[in-house]
Amino acid sequence: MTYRIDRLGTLLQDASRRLWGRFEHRTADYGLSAAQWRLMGHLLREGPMTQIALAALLDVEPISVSRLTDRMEQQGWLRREAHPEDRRARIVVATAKACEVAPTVRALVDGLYDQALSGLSDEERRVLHRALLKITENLQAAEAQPSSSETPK
Amino acid sequence: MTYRIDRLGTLLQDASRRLWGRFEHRTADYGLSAAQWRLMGHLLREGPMTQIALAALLDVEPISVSRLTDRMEQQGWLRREAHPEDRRARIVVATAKACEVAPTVRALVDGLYDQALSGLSDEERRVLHRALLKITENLQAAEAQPSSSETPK
DNA sequence: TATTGTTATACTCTATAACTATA
DNA sequence: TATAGTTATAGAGTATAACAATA
Repeated sequence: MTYRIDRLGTLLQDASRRLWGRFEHRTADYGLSAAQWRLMGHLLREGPMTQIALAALLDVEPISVSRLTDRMEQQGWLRREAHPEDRRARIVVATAKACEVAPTVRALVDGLYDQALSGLSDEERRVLHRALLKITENLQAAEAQPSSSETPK
Repeated sequence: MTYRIDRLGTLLQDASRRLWGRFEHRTADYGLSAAQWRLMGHLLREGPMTQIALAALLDVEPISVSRLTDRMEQQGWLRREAHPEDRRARIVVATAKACEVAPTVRALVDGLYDQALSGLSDEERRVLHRALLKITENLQAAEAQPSSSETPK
């Protein structure tokens, strides 16, 4: 374990920003931002759910989901329906408009991933995949259990 | 090349956000944001340079550098000095305050990277490093030469 | 004419705090 | 008391457009 990746933070951010930048550039015609697509992706993948559930998946505060869904609902990408059992809660549902566009966007994303990963072998891709999951997992654990150099409340 | 990483965008963003989030959490006492540290990192690494040069390194618009350096200068992290040859331009220089804190922050970053990469072998780290560089490179090339599915001006 | 950097303005995303309605 | 969601407000980051000063 002597190999420390220099500027890991910059590398990760650059790759992420460029990928999302390309995505946003290509999907500009649809009128959804990257953050909104990210929410929509979870919604299409997991099905209708409450805003609290969405906030957990997106790892943001509920108020942020409130803001995102506000605009998306206005533009007809989703609806907020009453929860059948809990009158406080609302179920967020993707509209037909979203479901129609989804396959096109998914194909676009697939093409973008191919482009991004061009020149990397299957084995390298597997390692990359595993490494990214591991990093997130490690940092998640670090958040749950702060190190001694930090000051837990 | 049959292995396509599912949700590559989400994986990259999650890893990046968590890493920068941890970084910001640990450096909160210094009063610089993640974006400001990113700028400072380039400045310390490459030495004094114009705002245009910084904008190119950070891959943002000059106006964004203007905003960042405004606040950083007010807080005493850098100075904007006159360019000796070009009176339009200004050279951005890190102050002693920044240079003093730098080693501490660098050590903190190294520790954070160790934490993030924990459980990954040297070989896996090398592959990760190469893969991240390759992704950025691929997407950079894509920006320079848009695909047929896009509409170049 | 082109470049460096700014001001004015605006947008998105995100968050804290205080609140309503409901559980 | 706790939870789902909101309003009010604010901040960071980024951007376009118009402009100034200089090359």
